[in-house]
Amino acid sequence: MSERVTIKSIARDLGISHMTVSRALSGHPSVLKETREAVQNRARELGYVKHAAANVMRGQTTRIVGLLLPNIVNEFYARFANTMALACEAQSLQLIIHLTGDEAGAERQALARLNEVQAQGVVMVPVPGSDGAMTLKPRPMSVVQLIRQSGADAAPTILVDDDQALQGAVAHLAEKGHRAIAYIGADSRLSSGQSRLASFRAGLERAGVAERPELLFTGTPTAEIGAQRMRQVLGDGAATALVCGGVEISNGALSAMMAAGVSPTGPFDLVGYGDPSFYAWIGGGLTTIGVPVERLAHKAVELMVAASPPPRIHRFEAALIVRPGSPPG
Amino acid sequence: MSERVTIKSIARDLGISHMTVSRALSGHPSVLKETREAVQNRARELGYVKHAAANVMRGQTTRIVGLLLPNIVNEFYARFANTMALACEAQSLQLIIHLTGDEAGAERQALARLNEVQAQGVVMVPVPGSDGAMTLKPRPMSVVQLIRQSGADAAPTILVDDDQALQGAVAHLAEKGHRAIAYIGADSRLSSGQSRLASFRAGLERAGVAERPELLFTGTPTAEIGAQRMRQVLGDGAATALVCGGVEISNGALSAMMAAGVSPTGPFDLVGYGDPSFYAWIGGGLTTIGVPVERLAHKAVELMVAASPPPRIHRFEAALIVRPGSPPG
DNA sequence: GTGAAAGCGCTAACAA
DNA sequence: TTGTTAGCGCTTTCAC
Repeated sequence: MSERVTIKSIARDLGISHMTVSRALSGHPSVLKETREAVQNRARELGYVKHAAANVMRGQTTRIVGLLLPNIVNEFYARFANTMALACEAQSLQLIIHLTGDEAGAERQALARLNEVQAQGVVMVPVPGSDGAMTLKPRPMSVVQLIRQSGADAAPTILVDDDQALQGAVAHLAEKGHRAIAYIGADSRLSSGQSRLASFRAGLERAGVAERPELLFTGTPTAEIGAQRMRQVLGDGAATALVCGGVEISNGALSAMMAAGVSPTGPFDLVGYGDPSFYAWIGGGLTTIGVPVERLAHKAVELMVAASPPPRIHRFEAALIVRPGSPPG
Repeated sequence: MSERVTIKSIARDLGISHMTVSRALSGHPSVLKETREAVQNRARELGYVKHAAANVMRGQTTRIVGLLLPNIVNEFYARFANTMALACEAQSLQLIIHLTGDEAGAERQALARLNEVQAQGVVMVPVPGSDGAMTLKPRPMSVVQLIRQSGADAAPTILVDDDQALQGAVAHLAEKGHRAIAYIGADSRLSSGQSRLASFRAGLERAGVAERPELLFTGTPTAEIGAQRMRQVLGDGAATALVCGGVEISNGALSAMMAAGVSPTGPFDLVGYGDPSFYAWIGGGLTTIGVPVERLAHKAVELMVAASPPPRIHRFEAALIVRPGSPPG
């Protein structure tokens, strides 16, 4: 265990002032070329690494940003994180990922920790029912909200505009002859829960399909809820098709169908939400609502690094992806 | 934009010494209860957040750890990251994720950045052909290598013991009558590339199936290579089954099959590597080599936070997961 | 071209 | 119980 290598230790080693070392290492012009080279060589030999904390203390901004997600297993979030990580890498930002599990306490703590390390900004999927970043009294961090809009918060927000896609999903199912179409989505604590349900109903009306209140399910947007409601729907057999209103719910519903041995593209038609790669491979291709994840991620980074982004809402349009499904047989 | 709230500003505000504030906030016993409460209240009102960098400067260790992955879209890595993030959260560690894209430059830079922020440790999937953490001359970080063993590095390493599973995969295919079994895996730059190929060949020999050198493919362990080789295999039609030797290759090979409209569970049998949830749903269930991701992740965190873990190799056994596939018909 | 001093926020050690 | 001092690693400012 050798001592930590600092500019002072290098200076001592070379018998010069630590300031000369500092200047030499940061490429300051007024340093004798030979001095500079001597310093740089010695630094390399000794394995000097700049102490980021020291710079932070001097008021310099960190190159750290945060990302708060419910989880990172769902391919939607995984792809978002992947794109964002690459975008950060490109800007030499370091990305700290906190998983909230959609739990308010975890969210609060994650924000606190990011504040402590003086993170430059944070992109977050707000936990349902939380006040979001409002809990950050002194907000040195710039906050970008993703997917969901939380409370009265005045942070820029990136939303998915899925109204047309959801209505299209209903129209698509109606065209295929379905008249008993179920829906599983987030409940009204989430702005997206409200709007998606509204879009679904609008779709029913536009398609001339009667609304069946007993086939409308809302709850917390988790895979478990998705699976549970789907089992219910399959169990009582009243519905012949189903539309999902969220990426977690979609995966949950799908897994419940597969577990029950029911094809999601068979006579019972499922329309998923989000477009993980494997949806294309399930039973001849699952029809789903595609979300432009990569574009969301780039916009998120762009907003986060912006000096002081106005608290605007940025919408990205989702699109219905119709797939053939099982060949009729 | 108000001034930054520090213990000194609170002290000024209350007309006391900043040390008293420090003690009050950190729960030091010898502070008058009323003083402490006054300080804590004021701190809360003002929105004080501790400055992590200041503590780091004083030699305190950061609560930051790093994770280096090729990507985070592959469900294997995503699940690893998810589990590790939760484990870190539980130990109030912050997790910085760097994606290397299996590129040496990115790896080097990521390690450098983690060093700069004084990360406590790092879990990394070494880039093929790199010297791994050897480039870290002064290693204040504890390093844990994952999945692959890199160079002559003396860091603890977590490996998957897939010998039996791979041999089992070949035996399984042989039992189904296959005599022309192809293999796609990583090349010999990777220790795992070598050992998996060896296991595959041992499996052939044990099953009494002749080895066909022209059906053995190795390359960089990416989805692209997997897809490309798979197209080749399907194109020339010499093989009737294929075993994958890596999670990326497996996904790539699968996507190429699906794109070609060939069922991976049909007459041509694919054995995958890794067990993302959807493998169970593809064509009646894809037979694959299951890896205990969650256990790997927990071990990784355990080793990383350990004082000075011996550079041991920790092996976790993979298991062949046989699935029915399409019903014969 | 080089050096000395000061200060970022915090706490250990000593002083009162 | 409370206060003062010093120093962690670094760069900006001013002197030489």
